[in-house]
Amino acid sequence: MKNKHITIAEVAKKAGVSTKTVSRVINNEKGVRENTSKKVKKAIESLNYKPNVFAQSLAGGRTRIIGLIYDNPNPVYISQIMDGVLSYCHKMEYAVIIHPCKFEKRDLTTVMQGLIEKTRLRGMILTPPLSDSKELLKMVSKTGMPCTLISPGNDKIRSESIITNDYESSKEMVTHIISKGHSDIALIKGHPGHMALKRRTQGYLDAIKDANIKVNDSFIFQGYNSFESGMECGKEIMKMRKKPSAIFAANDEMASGVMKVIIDSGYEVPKNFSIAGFDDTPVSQMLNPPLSTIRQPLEKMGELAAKKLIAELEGLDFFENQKPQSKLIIRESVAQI
Amino acid sequence: MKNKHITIAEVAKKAGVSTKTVSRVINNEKGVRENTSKKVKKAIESLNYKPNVFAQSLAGGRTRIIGLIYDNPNPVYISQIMDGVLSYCHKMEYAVIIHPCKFEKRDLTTVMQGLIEKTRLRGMILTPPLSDSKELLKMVSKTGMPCTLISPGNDKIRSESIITNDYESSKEMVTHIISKGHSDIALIKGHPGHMALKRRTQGYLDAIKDANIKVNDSFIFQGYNSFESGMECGKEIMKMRKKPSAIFAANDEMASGVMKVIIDSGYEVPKNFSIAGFDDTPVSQMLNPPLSTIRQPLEKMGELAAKKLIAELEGLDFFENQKPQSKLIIRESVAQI
DNA sequence: AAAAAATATGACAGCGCTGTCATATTTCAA
DNA sequence: TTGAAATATGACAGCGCTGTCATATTTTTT
Repeated sequence: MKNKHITIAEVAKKAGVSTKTVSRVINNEKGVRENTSKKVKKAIESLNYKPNVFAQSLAGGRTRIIGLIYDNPNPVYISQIMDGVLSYCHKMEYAVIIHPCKFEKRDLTTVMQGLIEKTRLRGMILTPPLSDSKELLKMVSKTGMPCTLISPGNDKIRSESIITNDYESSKEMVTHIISKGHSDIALIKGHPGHMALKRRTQGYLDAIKDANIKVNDSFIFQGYNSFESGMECGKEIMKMRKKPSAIFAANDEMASGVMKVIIDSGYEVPKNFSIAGFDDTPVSQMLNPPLSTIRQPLEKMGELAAKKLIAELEGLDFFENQKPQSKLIIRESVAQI
Repeated sequence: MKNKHITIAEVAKKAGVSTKTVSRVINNEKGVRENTSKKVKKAIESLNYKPNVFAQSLAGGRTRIIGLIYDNPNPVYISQIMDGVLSYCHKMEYAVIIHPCKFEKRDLTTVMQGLIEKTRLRGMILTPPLSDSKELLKMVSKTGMPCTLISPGNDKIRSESIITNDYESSKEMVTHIISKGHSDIALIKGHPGHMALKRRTQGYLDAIKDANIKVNDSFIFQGYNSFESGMECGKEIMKMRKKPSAIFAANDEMASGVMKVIIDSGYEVPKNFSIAGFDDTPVSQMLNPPLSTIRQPLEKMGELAAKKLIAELEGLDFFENQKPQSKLIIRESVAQI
């Protein structure tokens, strides 16, 4: 079952040109006469020739591989990002190495370094919270490898990152809650290591301030992104004498956690407590009541990340004037007070 | 920033042997004296040499790449399978090409053929429902490419597939429901194209029969795996004069769908209706009440699929006596009648 | 101890492509 | 029309490795 592949030489012969000319056509190099190019393309077509990427990489000294690295336990988040990345890379004939860090025990930086050397990737895409790891970022930049960051917390590296308007949408959501008559609004913050989630905190703070409500620190809880940590916060809220009337969690998991505790405690949502989440994970529509939340354009962000990275690799320009917009999904978990 | 890599020649020189001998050591070929091997390994270590996979592939005529192909909208399912596949492949130094089919419009078989030719993968792993596509399977087997199937519906191809005991667990779940005093148990079947879900149907049927309950065809509904289709079925159930007291859905999404309809209709779960799902997706614990469901060892299955495939590629034996076991997760959605 | 068999090692071509640089062809200016 | 400049094409080496086969070394047999 030895698969005999067509080689560039056979194409060259059929087209009556040199292999180098065929190579030029394949790589869209300039300096090939229209006419010649057409002949070559016809030969390629008729022989169903596919360049051998290994030979290309070996001879050319550079690969068409990028890495998508993540360390995020949320499969829904990653899979959407991944869809965007893969679909663009597929179109551009780039291969993607997917690398979840979860199966690494050793020092992340060391492992990543090994990965870079071994697989010889040309560039990489880092998702949160990796996009916030100073250490990792420093190592990567030392290797000089192009790298695109998705939703890093630090705006200073904005030039090489893809961000969305989560500050604005977060603020918008809190404003929406306020517009429903709430003024005692709790916040469940995200994992402190995920800087991106800090922007959500800021959105909350600013919305409150803009409404001339005094920020009440005892209404701000530290969550850790998980359902369980949402439950923890929920329990604390249930213990308060003066409880908030609405709770905004920095992601849907935590929102579900508090919702569960609230219901288990005998209250109703949204009658006694309004709740809002962030991310629009599938769970949010399945909950009872369905959760008002914010949908991020994750797939688009993945696509942009890939586009930006590949543009850099190929020395192309990357124009993308409109930043991908998150949007409010209003369901039934926030009620008029 | 030209990354100068160590080559096999440098290692050979340092170790005082020929490049071929180094090659032998790298590939664990036999016929290298212990002593020589040690020298070479030391040289490799000290130079931090990493073989160039492109040169290896080109010279050796075969790659270390497998494809993981899916066409499954459920990110949680895929991500767990993927974790297993990636972690094993990573260990074995195989690269994995992840290929979601969703962005293909053209004929799947044609596209897959293109993928195979272009990327030159050595083998592939197909997840459901792809693992049931006769057409695709025929094409793949014609190319002679090794291929491992995850949860195919057809047992005849068991030899090249990884399956779990979903028939048994499904039966077990229904038996559990029966033990709670239910005898009017509805089934929401999975998408007809997903053969694996048919085994779940069979488990339901056999459990009913074993309990000497008459199978009531009007209690069997055709779902399509989605939350929405669960809702559809739920609505139909709500319209029945004689309603079932329990509902078993072939996956959690559909279970959530019927649960939502039930609650929206003013009933309570599990007081008025007991519900069970299948898959133990994250949503099942967030629901109110938390859903009794079945957890499949997806990560393990992914790992086994990779192991089996690579064993075949390398001409190794694949022994795995214990088939990965699904298990019942009993929560609160099924009540004593 | 010499010959035969078994084992270890090396020399070298070549996998399929691209980079470099030389050469051929076309275009343009005078 | 001619020569110079610009453009198109080709010859060929070599990317880093492995396969093949020849040769060297060790082990076993007589």
